[in-house]
Amino acid sequence: MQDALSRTFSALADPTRRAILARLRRGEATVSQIAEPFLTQMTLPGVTKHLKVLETAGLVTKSRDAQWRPCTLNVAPLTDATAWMEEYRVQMEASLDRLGLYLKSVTNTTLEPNDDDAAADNDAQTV
Amino acid sequence: MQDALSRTFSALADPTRRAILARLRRGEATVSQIAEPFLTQMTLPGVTKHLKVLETAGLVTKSRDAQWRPCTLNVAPLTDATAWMEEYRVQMEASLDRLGLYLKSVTNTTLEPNDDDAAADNDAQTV
DNA sequence: ATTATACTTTACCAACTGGCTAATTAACCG
DNA sequence: CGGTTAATTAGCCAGTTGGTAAAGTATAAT
Repeated sequence: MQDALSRTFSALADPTRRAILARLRRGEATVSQIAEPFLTQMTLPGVTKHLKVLETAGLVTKSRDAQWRPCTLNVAPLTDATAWMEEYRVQMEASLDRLGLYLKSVTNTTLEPNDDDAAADNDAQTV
Repeated sequence: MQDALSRTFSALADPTRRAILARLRRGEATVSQIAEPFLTQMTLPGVTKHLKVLETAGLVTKSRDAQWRPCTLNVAPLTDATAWMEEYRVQMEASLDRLGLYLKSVTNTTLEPNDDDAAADNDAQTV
């Protein structure tokens, strides 16, 4: 199909799949346990399909226990994705610096962890 | 369409688009300048489409200068993606620890930056 | 043997993606 | 004005994605 990194990013590009990963972060779970919170919006085969995508991306490993399929999280592909992002870290920090300068110029406040003014404007698109 | 994070990951899930971002990391470039390295494998409208995806994901900003469209990198969406990944940092570190222990048990060697044995096995899928 | 549980597979569908060619828009140059 | 350069738009197409319902498989329980 495509390269591993593309498969990883592609697998992460869906809120349901990210929610499945978040669930598995709390520990192993069977397919039905994973599916349960989604069954109001989606059928079981739908969840199975999402799991398949995560599986082929190497993010989830499925094992067998009688008729159950316990799934576990496998973060190895995430380290590659993180490494890719890391290349842009310098620019991201510069971007955050610009945010800090901007906020300082607008609110006359520095960026402190629990500064409400800063937090409120944190999701501004461009700085 | 979908949420911002999904749009970001989706935009990153293509090697051509990642290459475009890498190009823009070196500085502003017009559409034809960006397209040039890809024209052996793809036409100009193809590149335009990829740029559109990056633009709607907020990763690229296009401005106007006569008939040229200078594009710049915008890393803001990457900080959100990085923040999402950060949630899995603990598991990633544990995974790397397991890699270290495994390598130690197999090669009787610790993980050193320039250890050839360790580097050669670094891309092993599961540890 | 039958039934129930857990899950997958198949077949179908609409929508999206990624590519193309050809046509169009917009700006500059002489 | 007419031509050239830069880029986008339109229309087409094949393949993928994300969902469904219905049928199938495998294991356990009675």
